[in-house]
Amino acid sequence: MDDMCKSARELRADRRRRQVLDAAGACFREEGFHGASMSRIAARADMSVGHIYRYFDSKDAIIIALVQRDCAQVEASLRRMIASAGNVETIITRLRKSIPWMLDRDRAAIFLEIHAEASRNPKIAAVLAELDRNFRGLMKELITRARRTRPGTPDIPDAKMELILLMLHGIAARITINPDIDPQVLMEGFEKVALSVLAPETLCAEPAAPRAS
Amino acid sequence: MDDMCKSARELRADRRRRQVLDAAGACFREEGFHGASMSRIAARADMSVGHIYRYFDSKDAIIIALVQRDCAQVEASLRRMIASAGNVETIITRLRKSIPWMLDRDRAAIFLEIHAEASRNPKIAAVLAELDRNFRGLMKELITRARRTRPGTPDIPDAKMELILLMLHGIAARITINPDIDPQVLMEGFEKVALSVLAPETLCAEPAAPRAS
Amino acid sequence: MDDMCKSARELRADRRRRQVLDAAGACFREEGFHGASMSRIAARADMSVGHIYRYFDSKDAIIIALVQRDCAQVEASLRRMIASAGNVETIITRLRKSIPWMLDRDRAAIFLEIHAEASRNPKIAAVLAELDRNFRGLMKELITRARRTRPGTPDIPDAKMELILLMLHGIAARITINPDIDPQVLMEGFEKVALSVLAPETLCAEPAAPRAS
Amino acid sequence: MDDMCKSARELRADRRRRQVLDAAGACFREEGFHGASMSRIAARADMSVGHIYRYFDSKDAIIIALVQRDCAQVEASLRRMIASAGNVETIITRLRKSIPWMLDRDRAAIFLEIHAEASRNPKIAAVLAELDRNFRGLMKELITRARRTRPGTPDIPDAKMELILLMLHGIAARITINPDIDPQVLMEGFEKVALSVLAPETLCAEPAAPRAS
DNA sequence: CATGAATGAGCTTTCATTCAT
DNA sequence: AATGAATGAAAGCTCATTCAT
Repeated sequence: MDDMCKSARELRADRRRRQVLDAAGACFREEGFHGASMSRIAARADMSVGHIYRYFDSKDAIIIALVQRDCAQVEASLRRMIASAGNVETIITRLRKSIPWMLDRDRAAIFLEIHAEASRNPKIAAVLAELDRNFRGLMKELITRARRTRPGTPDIPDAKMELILLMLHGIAARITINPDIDPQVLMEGFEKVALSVLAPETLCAEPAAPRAS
Repeated sequence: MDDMCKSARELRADRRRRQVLDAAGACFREEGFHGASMSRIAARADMSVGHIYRYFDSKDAIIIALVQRDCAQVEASLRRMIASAGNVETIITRLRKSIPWMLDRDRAAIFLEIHAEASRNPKIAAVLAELDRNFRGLMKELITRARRTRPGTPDIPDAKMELILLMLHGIAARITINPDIDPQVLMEGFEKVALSVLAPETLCAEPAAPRAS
Repeated sequence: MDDMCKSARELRADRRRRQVLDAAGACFREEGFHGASMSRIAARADMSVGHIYRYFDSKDAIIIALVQRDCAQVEASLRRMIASAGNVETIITRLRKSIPWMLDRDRAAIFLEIHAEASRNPKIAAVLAELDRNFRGLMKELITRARRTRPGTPDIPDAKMELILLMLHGIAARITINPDIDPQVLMEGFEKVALSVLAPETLCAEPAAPRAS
Repeated sequence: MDDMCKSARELRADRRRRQVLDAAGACFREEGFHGASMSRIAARADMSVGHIYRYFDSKDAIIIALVQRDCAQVEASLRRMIASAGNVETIITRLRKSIPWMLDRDRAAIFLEIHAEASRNPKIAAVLAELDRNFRGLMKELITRARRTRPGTPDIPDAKMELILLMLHGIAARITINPDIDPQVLMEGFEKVALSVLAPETLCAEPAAPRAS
């Protein structure tokens, strides 16, 4: 967006930062935050150790930046998803698509790593909390929009939104222990919960039947 | 149970092991598996570093023993729960009780730490996988029993059981990010899913209404 | 010898000491002085670690005692050998017998270990030096005796005796590197040197021929 | 030789490696392989502990590199010795020169340490075995050359060559115990054996007389 | 901009030794 | 006489971080 007003030097620096974050991401996935060493990250980023410190103050700063980038990506895709979706059903169908994304074991590993770290590192917890807030905000926005097309749609309390996040995030722990998990069953279960949260009135009218194949 | 036939020395050794595991648990919670150091664990256990190695072969062995102990406790409470429960509804009510247990932030922290570690350490993954198997076994036992009191209760595929685990385990990630989570809403959502998994026929007959208050 | 005036307790203590030294010898052979640990020695001696310290002040004391015992055994067998030997040729034949003894790789290993240690530990060096002195003394005694049966036998300077020790001790290093060493060739070479040292006049008369088979 | 095409960095690294090996050599001599600690080696090399690990993978690797370097030096001097020597007598005279070299107590100490270690560490044993092979190879080369100047010189079996090595290596053990050893006597004895091994026909003709003074 | 040599604190682990029982 | 629980110093090794080039 504001890449336009960036000088060549800044763009180069951005590329460097990306390089580091990519390498760090790969290392963290394989060895965890503490198992990964700066020298291994540097090697993977085709950079010298010392040079990394031009772009990041510390190893911790890399972790935080990585989490921020991941969150930004998730948020962006969420925003896109919602922007193009007209009604609740479409949203749910799309949210369902994030289930296979979460079922990737590498992703699950780093998800767990990040959340474990968040329980100790308040900065990371803050980044994740913001992502949460944004998720809820976007959802509210969606509901407001849906209300215009279908008046009578009720407000959805934050607490109920938790159920959706709960099911998505639970996947990370589950896939780590049981790689033979059945995505289909997961999706159906998720859909039922999502529907009852986002469109409780629909649930009663048409009892979950036709969509869940 | 067989503590009776143990010599005083063995009891003392057991106490020592427990001491180490307790201290390690506390340290791991605060600093993570890799952040915690043997010397800090030793200090917390009121023991010398070297002495810990009389009871555990390595730091890794401590982690594994700790996970095993936790799993054994979970399994025992599960077993008690099921032993005393006559029908599906009671079971679900009791499973619901484990939600507040999981909502403890310290517990959640170590849960995430363990699962993050499991994605790299196959031994830990194996311990957790066994707990999973046991959980499913106990659930099957319950259903069999319920079938006698209410003929026609269908078999529950493992894949569906995943939904219950998913919701319980998801809590660990959620409470870490959002401490203000509403337990009540969580319980209701969990109950709905649990019912639809364990007693699908009930769900249709009486539409989730009276219990979820 | 003076075992007779020892009480039952003293005999028991002697047995204990022997037990420790045997175990220590085995451990040292396999792992070296520094590689062997007191607890492993204790296990091998069917004793508790602490109890070993009733009989030996320290690990170092065990090493020294072991070296002393080995030296005493060597000396005793040397004394026996010489006592029963009438003339120089018989002595040489018997000395030759110690070559296969030295060719045992375990023995060589501990021999090297001891001598390496002696270069740092003066106490061990002293024990070995005494063995040396005794060896030379016994040899002198022999020559004196031989002179009576064959007048004209010259005195053998200490310096020349070194050559015999040199060849015996060199074996330890050689067998360690080349296990395929030919004992026969060794013995012949040794005999030639030994003869030229102990009975130089013989060497000229009968040119090494008949004995070397 | 190929030092010319080395960059300044490589030369610096070489110097560093040498520094470490020199320091390690000194420490090993004084305290033995296992008595010497990395931190003491580092201090002696004017380096930090961690930095040593840039150049050597482990303490064991240092030991091996040190042994290799020593062996290479020995081999080089051997090669030089043989290259410039025309006949067997000259060779023997030169081999004799290595006796005072071996009579250095520090050298003897490390020689024993290395051989003691070799009996447990196959990698070190392999390095020493190679040196042995090279020694024999060079000797064979010499004999072949000598045969041209003096036809009829017979082949020398490896087994006989052992006698020469035996006497040289035996020195290490001897000088450790008896520092007052007489080099002159040693040399004469060595010469006699060497002659009988390398030039048996000479031995008979001129009875060892003129050279051994 | 970029390197990687250099540091030293801190890690897990082992050990000889002591001492209450 | 005998045990082995307990200690704590020191081992080998790795790491995040700095800085001269």
